Amino acid sequence: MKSLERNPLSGIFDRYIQGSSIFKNRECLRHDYVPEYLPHREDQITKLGLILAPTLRGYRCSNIFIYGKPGTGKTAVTRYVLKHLSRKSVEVNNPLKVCFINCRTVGTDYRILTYLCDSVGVKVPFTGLSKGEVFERFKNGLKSLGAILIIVLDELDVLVRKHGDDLLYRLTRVNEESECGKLVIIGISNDLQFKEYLDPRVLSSLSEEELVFRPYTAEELYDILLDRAKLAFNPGAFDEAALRLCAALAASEHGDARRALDLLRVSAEIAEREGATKIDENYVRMAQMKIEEDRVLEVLRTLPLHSKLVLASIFAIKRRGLNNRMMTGGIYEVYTELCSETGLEPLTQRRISGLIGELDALGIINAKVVSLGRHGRSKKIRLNIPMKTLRSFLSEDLRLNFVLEYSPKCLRGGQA
DNA sequence: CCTCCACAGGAAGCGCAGGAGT
DNA sequence: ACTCCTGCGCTTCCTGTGGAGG
Repeated sequence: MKSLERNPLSGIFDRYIQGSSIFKNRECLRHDYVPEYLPHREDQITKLGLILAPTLRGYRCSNIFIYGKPGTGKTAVTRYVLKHLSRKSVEVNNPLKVCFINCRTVGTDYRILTYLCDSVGVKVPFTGLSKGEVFERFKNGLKSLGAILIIVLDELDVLVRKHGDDLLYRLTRVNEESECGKLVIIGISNDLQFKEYLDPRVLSSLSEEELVFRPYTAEELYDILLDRAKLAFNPGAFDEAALRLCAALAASEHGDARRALDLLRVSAEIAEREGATKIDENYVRMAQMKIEEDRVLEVLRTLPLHSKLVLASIFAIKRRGLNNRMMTGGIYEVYTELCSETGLEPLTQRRISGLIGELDALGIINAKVVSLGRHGRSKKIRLNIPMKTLRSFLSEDLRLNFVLEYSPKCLRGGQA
């Protein structure tokens, strides 16, 4: 009995089951949630609606190319318009099909083709057929479908950069080849320069119509957050100042609505975990730090091993306060020692110099070339992320966590 | 004023992995 | 199964350089 009461989980679960004092509906803050109303995107919604409207009478409309920075509502607006369009098409009994594909998650030409086949009711094996064969089956499926198919290719720039515009070229030509098939392509891209990668024929066909999404201002972000907050939280669980801060922080980062919603969601989660009943500015600041730390940790985790060792060396030097050793040479010395400690073959100093440059470009460190006269030229290194973050990163890596307590021989007896 | 340190950073080339074409 | 090609990570070799100390 006693052990049951002491169970550390029981309190957490009980509180959860009793219901949150903050959240009413968490789903409303997710990225893929499409609300009933999208503030400050009326223009884009109207334009997209006008372009797509002919499909309701069975006519093919122009292909559309949509671009804008991340979190500017491209995907949300597209989903919103297509949702209403599909509904209407059922009403007027002029069915159309929609196939929504995110090129980042779907990844390859072949897998996109299987999705397309699926949407016209053709089953294809997930492997074994040539791309050409699958494409033929898709065209036949489209022909026998007899309806308009709207394909949305989200994050199209990712696909083209990885696999070229071959598939896109063939898709844009479907309408010219077969009279029966009616295909509308909506391409969405985060990257404005991506157009330069495209074959001019593909580009002209794809961007028969273009839609640009500019970043949201802080005011607009606030309106978006307010709408969502009313849906997601219980009355009185948030105040205006907290929302304004979320909006301002996200606006300073190219007006990213996704970022603003993340901030709000994480603030709420922290507040809830701390047993608070209201989200205030403090929680927003904590959320910003948490998001930033998570982002940095994610970058650190994906670094190549030797870059991690360089960072571990920087950690070891900084921990001992030996700022005068924070140069390429000093770091290289510690690095080679850590290598022999781990049983690794060290890379050359030239290469490490390059890796330091890469860490600088990533913003993890700050490397500045300085001249020390008689003592030559070198790069002065400054750590650009909190020591705490670096420490927790090192502690989770089994090969590197010994560095936390390690005192390099080459630094011993060294003056501060 | 000149020297010379301790690197920076460019150029070339090597071995390897993965993809495309046959 | 094979060749060829390309990109990547790395090494080797190299020339260039700002300024403290002679």
